[in-house]
Amino acid sequence: MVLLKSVRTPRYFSIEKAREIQKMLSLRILKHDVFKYPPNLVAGVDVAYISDTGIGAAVLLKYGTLETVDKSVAVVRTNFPYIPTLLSFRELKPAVQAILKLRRLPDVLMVDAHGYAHPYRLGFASHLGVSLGIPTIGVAKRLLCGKVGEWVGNIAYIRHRDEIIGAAVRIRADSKPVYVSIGNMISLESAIRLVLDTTKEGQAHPEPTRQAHLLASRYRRRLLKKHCSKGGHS
DNA sequence: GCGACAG
DNA sequence: ATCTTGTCGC
Repeated sequence: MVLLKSVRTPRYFSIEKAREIQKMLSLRILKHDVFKYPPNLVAGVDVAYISDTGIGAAVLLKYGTLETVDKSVAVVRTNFPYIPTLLSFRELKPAVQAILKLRRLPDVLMVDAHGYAHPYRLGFASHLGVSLGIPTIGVAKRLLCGKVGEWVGNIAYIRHRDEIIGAAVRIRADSKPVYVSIGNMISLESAIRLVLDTTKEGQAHPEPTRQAHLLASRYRRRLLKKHCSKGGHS
C-alpha cells in the first residue's frame, strides 16, 4: 500500500484506493441523454487557487440566449495535492459547494476538465456528474490520454485502448481545439452539440466554463487585494 | 524501466 | 493552476 508523497495528502488515502473508487464510480456513468433537448439552464464550474485554498465558481446561464441567471462562489480549504489523473479529488469540494449555492441546479453542467476521457474513465467532470447525479460535460484544454484521430470538419474523435473516449473540437479555425468528453447522463454527440451551441461568436470556449473561469479568477484577485491591504494602506 | 501527465 | 508586460492583430 503506497501512500502519496505530499505531506498535505490525507494519511489514509492511497493511490490504489483512489483507483478503486474511480473504476467503481465510472460504472455509474450513464452514456445517454438524461435531459430534454434543448435544456433550459446550463451551468459552468471552475476552481482557482491561492495556495491551499480552492475558490469554486459556478455560473448559471439560460440556454439559447446565454444570459446569466445566477452566480456563486465557494471558498474551501484544500487538503489534496494536484496529481494528474486524480484532479477530481482536489477540486470536487469547492466545485460542489459552489454549485449547491446556486438557486437552481442546471439541466446540464459543463466542467473545465476531462470527463470520460480519462485513463480510468472518471475525470473530474464524470466524478462531479456521478456525485451530484446530474448531466455533465467535460471540456478540457489539453489531452490527458488517448490520441486524436482523423479530422472530419471541425471534429476529431479521441481514441484510447480501442475505445472512443471523447472528441477534439475546433471551435475557431485559428485557435487550439478543446477536448470534449461526456461527464454523465449525456451522449458524446449531445455533449459536442451543447459545447458548440453555447459558444459565442469570436470566443474559443463555451460560455458556461468561460464565465465560471472568469468569475473564479476575478474573485481570486479580490481576495489577493484584501489580503495585501489588511496591514495598512488606505 | 522510461516518459506522459486535465487543473 | 500560478508566476507576469507588453504587444500583435482584428
